[in-house]
Amino acid sequence: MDIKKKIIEQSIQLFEMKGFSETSIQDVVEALGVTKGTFYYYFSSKEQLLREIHLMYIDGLLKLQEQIMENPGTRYQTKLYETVKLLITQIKVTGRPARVFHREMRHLKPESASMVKQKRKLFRLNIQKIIESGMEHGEFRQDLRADLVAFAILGMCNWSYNWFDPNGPVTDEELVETYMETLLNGIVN
Amino acid sequence: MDIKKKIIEQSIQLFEMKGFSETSIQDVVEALGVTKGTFYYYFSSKEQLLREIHLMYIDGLLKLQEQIMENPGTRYQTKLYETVKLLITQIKVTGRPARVFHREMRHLKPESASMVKQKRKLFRLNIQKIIESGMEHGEFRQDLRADLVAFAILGMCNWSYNWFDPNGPVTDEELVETYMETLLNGIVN
DNA sequence: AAATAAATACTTACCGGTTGGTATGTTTCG
DNA sequence: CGAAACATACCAACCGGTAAGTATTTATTT
Repeated sequence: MDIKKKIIEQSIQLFEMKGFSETSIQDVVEALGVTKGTFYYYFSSKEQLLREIHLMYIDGLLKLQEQIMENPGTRYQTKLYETVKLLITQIKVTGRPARVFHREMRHLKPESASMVKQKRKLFRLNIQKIIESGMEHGEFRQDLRADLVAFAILGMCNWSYNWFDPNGPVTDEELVETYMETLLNGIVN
Repeated sequence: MDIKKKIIEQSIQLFEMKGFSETSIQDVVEALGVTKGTFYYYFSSKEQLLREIHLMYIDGLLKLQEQIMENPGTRYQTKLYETVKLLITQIKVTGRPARVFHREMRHLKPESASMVKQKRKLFRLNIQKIIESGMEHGEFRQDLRADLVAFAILGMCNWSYNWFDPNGPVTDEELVETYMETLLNGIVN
């Protein structure tokens, strides 16, 4: 198999376990039975590796979000539902990369960081757009700031990476359902 | 002034800027104009320093939460409101320690980590208790899982540490208001 | 089809710098 | 005097990164 992919996979696993800074290139290559020279044949620096991991992840997310956005005829409630479902499902499907993505962004150099941040911002603005459109079409209340609601949704979902275990007692469907009910109708009786 | 406190303050500032692993003891003591010997006179290890920072922060939070919990005669909606306000306000008041608290927990050794985790869990269970009590008293819907709602609230609030700037265009009051409205009544028209 | 050239895929050995931590002093002050 | 509060000097281990060499595959020429 492609060695570069193997390096990425292995480093994701180690980054998730020990953290980016605590994982040396030596650790990565030793786990694969190659040498450090091999690593620097495929990557120009440790930071570039992290950057590729980040871009790979956010690009995948954005692509899936596009499908939600473009799907015609769907209500905005449904679009929101599928967005929340997307974020939660990603924990189940890509647990480790997801955690690395959320934890290790501050180890990117300013240049890489701004690239990643821009794409993360795009994802957030798309959520905001769903809310705004829903407001215009009378689906959602108009007395709330759409940008802050978008942050609330993102926070709710993304925080789950800190505790949600897809193999635990709570199912992802149950979690999405509860989050959406809270978000759409509130918890007041 | 107390040198130990100065070390803690300075390290918080550096940890927040550069991260725990990227900040050396050398960096900390140099910024204070002392030597490494001084540091190890007050702390037995770098990890112990981080542990003190964490315990200091979570203990402060729990103390403030207690006041909210114990305040008699208040509705559970109000208790929830004050909890959210507490979390958001802490960003304004103690921005840097707050960020260190949320970011650098995985650098604690298992022993320290379990101490901190236990207290964080207590904070979360207190939120859950507010919700459950509110359900019993008919203030809140009873068809939602209180534990998952508690996670939703925590996520919503804690995620703000990633983006909310108390000196930016959004005020903390506005943020709390929007979060509470969303949480209590939902966004559906 | 054999020989050669050239690009690819690595290994080896090394470097300067930094790290957390310590052992042993020296100063300050009640 | 003696304890508390520092400073000095040092260590072994490790870090990211590089330069130079070697094997292996692929492409081109004869």
